[in-house]
Amino acid sequence: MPLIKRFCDKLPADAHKRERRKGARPGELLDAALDLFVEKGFAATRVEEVAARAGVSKGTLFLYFQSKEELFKAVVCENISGHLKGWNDEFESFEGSSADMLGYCMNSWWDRLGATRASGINKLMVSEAKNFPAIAAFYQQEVIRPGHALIRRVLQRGMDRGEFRKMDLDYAVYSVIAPMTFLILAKHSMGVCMPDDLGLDQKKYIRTQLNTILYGLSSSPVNLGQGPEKVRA
Amino acid sequence: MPLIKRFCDKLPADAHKRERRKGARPGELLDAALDLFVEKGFAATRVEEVAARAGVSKGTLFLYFQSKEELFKAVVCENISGHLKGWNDEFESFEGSSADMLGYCMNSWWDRLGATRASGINKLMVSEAKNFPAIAAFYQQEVIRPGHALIRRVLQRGMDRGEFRKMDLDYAVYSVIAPMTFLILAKHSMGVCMPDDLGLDQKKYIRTQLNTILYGLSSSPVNLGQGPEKVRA
Amino acid sequence: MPLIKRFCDKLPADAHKRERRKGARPGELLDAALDLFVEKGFAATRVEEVAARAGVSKGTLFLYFQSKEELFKAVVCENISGHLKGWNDEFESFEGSSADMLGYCMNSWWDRLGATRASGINKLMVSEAKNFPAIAAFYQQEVIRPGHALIRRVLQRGMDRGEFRKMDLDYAVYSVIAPMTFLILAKHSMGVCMPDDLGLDQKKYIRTQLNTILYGLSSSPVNLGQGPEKVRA
Amino acid sequence: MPLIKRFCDKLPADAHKRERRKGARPGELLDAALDLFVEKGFAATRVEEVAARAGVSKGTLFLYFQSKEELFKAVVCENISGHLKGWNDEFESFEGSSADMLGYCMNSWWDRLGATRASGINKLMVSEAKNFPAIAAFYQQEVIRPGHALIRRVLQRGMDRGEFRKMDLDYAVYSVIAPMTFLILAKHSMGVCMPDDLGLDQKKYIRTQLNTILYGLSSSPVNLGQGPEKVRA
DNA sequence: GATGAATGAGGATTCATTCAT
DNA sequence: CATGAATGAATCCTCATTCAT
Repeated sequence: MPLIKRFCDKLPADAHKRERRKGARPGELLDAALDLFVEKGFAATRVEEVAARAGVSKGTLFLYFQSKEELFKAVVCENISGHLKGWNDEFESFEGSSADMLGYCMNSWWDRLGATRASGINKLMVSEAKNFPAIAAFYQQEVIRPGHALIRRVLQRGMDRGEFRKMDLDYAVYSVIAPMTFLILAKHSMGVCMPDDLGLDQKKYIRTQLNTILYGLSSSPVNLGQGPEKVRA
Repeated sequence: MPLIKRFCDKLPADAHKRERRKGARPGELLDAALDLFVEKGFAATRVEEVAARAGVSKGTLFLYFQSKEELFKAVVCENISGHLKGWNDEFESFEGSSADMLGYCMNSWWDRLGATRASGINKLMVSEAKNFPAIAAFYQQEVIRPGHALIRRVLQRGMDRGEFRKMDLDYAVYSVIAPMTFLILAKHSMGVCMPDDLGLDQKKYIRTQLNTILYGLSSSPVNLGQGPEKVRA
Repeated sequence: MPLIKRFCDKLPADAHKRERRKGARPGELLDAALDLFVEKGFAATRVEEVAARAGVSKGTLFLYFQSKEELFKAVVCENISGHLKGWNDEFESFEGSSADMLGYCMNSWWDRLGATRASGINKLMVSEAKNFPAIAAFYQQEVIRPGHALIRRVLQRGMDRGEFRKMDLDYAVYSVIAPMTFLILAKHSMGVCMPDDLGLDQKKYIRTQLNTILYGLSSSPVNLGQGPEKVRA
Repeated sequence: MPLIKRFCDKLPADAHKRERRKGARPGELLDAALDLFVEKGFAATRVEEVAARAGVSKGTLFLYFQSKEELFKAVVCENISGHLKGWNDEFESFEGSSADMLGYCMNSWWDRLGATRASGINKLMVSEAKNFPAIAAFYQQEVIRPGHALIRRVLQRGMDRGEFRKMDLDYAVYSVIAPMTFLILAKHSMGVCMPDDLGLDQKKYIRTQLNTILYGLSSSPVNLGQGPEKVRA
C-alpha cells in the first residue's frame, strides 16, 4: 500500500479517485449492513457478509466501525436523518383541506421513506429494540416522537378547522401510524402478514387506509354529534 | 416473576421433583424459549439461557428438542393452535350489529391472544420470517390466512346487512388487522413506537381504533354515496 | 436391591431365574460392546448403543461396569480366555508331520478363534493399543506371547525332526502369524485390504498361505543347503 | 521432535512468520493430523490437539478444512498419492530374476512407504474403514487395487518365466501383502503384536519373510510336481 | 489505507455418568 | 435390580476482532 501511495503522489488525479473511494466506503458498508440487518437481524448477520456485500474485506469494515455494534448504531443513525424537518416546513404552508393534508402526508411518507431501503430501519427497531435499549431510546427521540408530533399537528389542524371531530390525539395518531407501520413491516417480513406479498398494491393500500381513517367503514353517519366515543362499554 | 416462582419450587417439595416435572419439562422449556426468543430474537438467545429459565440444565433441553432450530419450530407451532376455530363458531351465532360484532371481535382477540404471551409469536414472526421461510409459510397458512378470513366474514356481514359501505375487502381487512398488529408489536418492542409504553391504555387504544374504523375521523359524513374512493390520486 | 432381595427370600424359584438373568446381563453387554468397539472403535461407540444392543437401559450398563473404560477392559479380558491352554495339550500329543501340524494349527485357530466374534479383539487391539497401553501390555502378555510360543514350538519341532530348515524363530513365527492376522483384520475392516471382501474363500486363503509357508513360491528347490538366507544384500 | 522443532521456530525468526507460513499451514496441519489420527484414532483425536501440534490455533484449522471429517479425508487423500505409478515403470524394465524382483519390490516398498509416516494411513484405514465407508472405498480404489495389481505382475512374471510355480494369484498375492501389512500395523500399534517393538529388525524381518515366500520353511523340496496344493483338506 | 490470515472467546451439541424413583 | 431423566464436562465449530504485511 505504501507502494500505491507513492505511485499516487505522481498521479494526483488518481489520488482523487482514491479519496472519493475512501469516502464512499462507509456508505457502502452502511447500505450493505442495513439490508442484511433488516433481512436477518443483528445477531444472525455476519460482518464478513456485510463487508463482502459492500465489496471490501472484513478488515476494512473495522477501519470504519469500531465494532459490529457501532456499525449497528451507525446504520440506525444514518437512516433516520431529518426527513421530518423538511416536512414540518411543507406542512406549515399547506393550504388545502386537512383530509387532503393527511392524504398528502401518508403518500409522501411512503414515497420518501416507506418505499425506500431506509424503511427497513423500522423493522430493525421492532426486532432489536430489546437488545439495544439505548438505540431504541435514541430512535424514539429522533423518529417516533417527531413523527407523532407531525401527525398530531395535522389532526389538530383538522380539529381546529372543524374538519375532524374532537378526539384524544394521544390515541388518534395511531390510526395513521399503525397502518403505515404495518405496511412497512409486511414489506420487510416476507409478507408474513399478507396472504401474498406481491398481490398487494401499496398505493391502493394507502388510499384505502386513508379512506377508512377519514370516513370509517360504516355506511351511515352515526351519532357524530356526541361522538362515537361511547361505543362499547 | 416466573423466574422467582421457579426458584421457590426447588425449596419446598424437592422430593418428587423428578416425577412431577418429567411431563412438564417440554412445556416449561417452550415457555422460556418463547419469552427469550421474543425478547432477544432467535440468534441472540442462548439455549443455555432457555434451559436456565426453565430451571433445567443445558443438556436437558436437548432431551426434548433435537436442536435450537427445532425448539424454535416447536415454540411457534405450540403457540398458534386453533384459537380461531372457536371464534368462527361464536361468530356464526352472533346476533348484534356488525359494528358491535367488530368491537367484540377486536376486544376478545386482545383478551384471548393479544394480551397473552402467545402474542409474542407475532413479533417473532416479523423478526425471523426471513430466517425461517418454512415456519413463516406455516404461520401464514395457520394464522394469517384464517385470521384474514375471519375479519373478512365480519366485514362481509356488515356489507350484506347494509351496515358497512361497499369496499374492497382485500384491502379493508387491514383497517382492522393493522391497528391490532401494531399494538402487539408495540407491546413486544419496548414501546419503541409509543412515546412511553406504560402510558398507553390498551383497552382505550382498541376502543379508539374501533371508532376510527367504524366512523372515521371526519366530523361530517362526506360523499359516502359516490364514495371517498377518489380522495387523492 | 434390598427390596428385591427380600422379595426373593420368599420366592426361591423366582430368585433363581433372577440370578441367571443377572448373570446373563454382563455377558450380553460384553457381546454388544465387542461388536460395537470392533465396528466403530472405542471412542466412536456410545455406551447407550451398547446398552440398547444388549437390550437394557443405559443405567443398567453402569451397574455392571464402573465406566466405559472398564467395559473395554472387560471386553478384552473376556475374549482372550485360555484357548491356548487346550492347544498346548493337544500339540503335546500330536503325532503327524510338522507340516500337518502347522496346517492343523492354522485351521483350528481359524475355526476356534478367527471365524468367531472373538477375533474382533485383534482388530480392537490394533486400533486402540496406543490409547490403552495397560490393556495392550496385558494382551501382549496373555495372547501375543503365548501365541508366539505356540507357533515357535511347532516350528522348533519341525526343525528338531529335520522337517523344517534351520531358521531364526524370532522372525520365522511371523510367517505364520502375519497371514492369520491379516485375514482377521481384513474380515473386520470391511475388506479394506481385499479387492472385495466376500469374494475371498477363507479356508482356501489359509490353505494357500500354508502352502507358501511350507514350500514357497519358487518352482525349483534352490540352494536349500547353505540356505536362502543370503538372498539380497 | 517436530513439536520441539516448531517451538524453536517461534523464537528466532518471528518477523515474517505470517508470510512464510501461509502456504505451509495446510501441510503442517495434515502432518499433525496424520500423526494424531494414527496414534489415537479419528474420534479420540481433538481438533485442538491437531492445531496445537501444527503450531496454530483451533480456529486456524477451520480456515483450511471445513470440518474434522474433511480434515480426515484430506489426510487420507494427501498420503496415498501415486507412489505406485513410478513403481510400475521401474518394474517394466527390471532385468533380474523374479526372486530378486520380489525382494526389490518388498524392500523398496518398505523404504519408500512402510518406513515413512504415510504408512500410518494403512493403520488408519484398518481402524476407521467402517466409520468412513466412502473413504475406504476410495482407498480401496486408489491403493489396494493398484497395489494388488503390482504384486500380481511380479508373480505373473515369475510364473511366465518358469521361476515360480503355478498358483492362484488371487490368493498368492497375500503371501506378499500380508507380511508387509503386518509389519506396518505392528509398527503403528505399539508393538502389540511383537514381543517387544524395538527388538525387531525390520530389514531382517523383510528378508526373512521374503525367504519364506520364495522357498518355504520345509527343509526338502517336497512334491513340487503335483503340488503341495493337496496338503490337508 | 486495505487485506485476509490468525486468534480465541463463546455457543451449540454430545455423551459418559449419576441418581431418584 | 432396572430405569431413564438429568447433568455438565468436553468437544466441534463460528465469528467478531486483531494485526502483520
